[in-house]
Amino acid sequence: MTHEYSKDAKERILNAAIGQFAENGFAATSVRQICDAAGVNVAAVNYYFRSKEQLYHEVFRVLFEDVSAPLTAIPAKVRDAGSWRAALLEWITMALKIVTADQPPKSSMVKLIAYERTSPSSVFPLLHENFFQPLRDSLAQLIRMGLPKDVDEVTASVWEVSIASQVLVFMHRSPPWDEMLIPRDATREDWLNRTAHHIEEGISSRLSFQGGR
Amino acid sequence: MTHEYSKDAKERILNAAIGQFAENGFAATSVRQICDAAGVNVAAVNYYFRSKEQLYHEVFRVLFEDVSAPLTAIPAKVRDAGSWRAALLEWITMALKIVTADQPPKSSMVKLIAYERTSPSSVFPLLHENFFQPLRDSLAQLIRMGLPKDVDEVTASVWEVSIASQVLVFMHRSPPWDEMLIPRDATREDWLNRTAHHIEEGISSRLSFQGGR
DNA sequence: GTCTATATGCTGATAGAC
DNA sequence: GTCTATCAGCATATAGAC
Repeated sequence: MTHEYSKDAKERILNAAIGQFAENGFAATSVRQICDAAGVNVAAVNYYFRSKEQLYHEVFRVLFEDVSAPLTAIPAKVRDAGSWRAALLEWITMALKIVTADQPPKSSMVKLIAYERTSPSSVFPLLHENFFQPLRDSLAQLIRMGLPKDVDEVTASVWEVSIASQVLVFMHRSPPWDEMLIPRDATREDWLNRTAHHIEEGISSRLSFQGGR
Repeated sequence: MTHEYSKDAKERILNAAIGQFAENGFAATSVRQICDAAGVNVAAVNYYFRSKEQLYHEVFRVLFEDVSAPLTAIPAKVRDAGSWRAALLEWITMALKIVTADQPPKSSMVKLIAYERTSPSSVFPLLHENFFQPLRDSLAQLIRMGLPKDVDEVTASVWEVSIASQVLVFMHRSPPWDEMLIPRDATREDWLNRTAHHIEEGISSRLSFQGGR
């Protein structure tokens, strides 16, 4: 059935596009390159997605469905000082796992975010709404629980950015970075646990649970 | 004198290239664009620099001369616990100032590093030697002074990356980022001081001076 | 040293045969 | 739906006039 076959072609293009865009960025990826990787004709991208740019948007639309859900669910779990610290550690660990994912499509997603971080394009609003904003909001909620009620916005922001930065640094994972960021003689799992605990201690050594907001 | 005039043209091209590469990255910047901005003929880039890529290399060679010198000089100043904390704060403040520079050519340099961070090119070794390595080495020296003598490499690495990440996050300063990273209602100077102190406290609240290495 | 004109190749996109 | 052939545009780079 031709209908089945075409759906397959569309999906093959989308998957190939995720890989190619992630590897080289939007500008440095050609339509021909994507079509070769997908095993379809050069005209197929424009037939199915109207343009290279719309395909790029579709890539983001697909990749960012529900990616932030596990993080945004965490603040509601906090009941007391103990669960607050556990929630902090859970948030950091989960965020680190997302950012250091080494299996597609998650690993491709992270590379795409890294490209948009240096040169934001027209997909940035989508990225902001589905990734950065939920990530930051959920972190902000957690941090606020350890800050005095009447704390100023600047202080809160400094805390949020400080923690987020320690997670986001691991988005840059091209070969030279992996060696600089993750010690050679550590197993991936051990490294991740120690990093998560280090970040969490940076918070709880200076803040303590003050109650919900 | 023709000699004087040509030297001027070469320098105008170099300055224009710094600005254009910083604004759009290597791939998205055309030779024509650079020549227009420099007010020279399209053939001038190839005449003076052999190729677009060699011009790009020259840009980095010029920009990174001595950029890390002020940071690498800091560890030698440490004598005791008090001067150690002061040195930490000085290192962080200076690194933050470099990274948040808003006047060319320093601000252009930071944008170029950001591009190379997401897609390392053939200039990366130069960048590593003149920027990342000295930055990290000087930070490592300072951190080691607060860690036990027999500390393992992984722990030391986690500390270094943690601090470096809190500085490097501010490299991303396209319009959407400035708003997210630096609170609207803070003056630049106040914000920088508070951020520097926050990062420094993250260290000295958990480590204390153990003596030189 | 500076210019014009041009070579060569790749890009995204489309028209029209099948 | 899928293909080939082709378009117009822009890229880097260079040869050769001045």
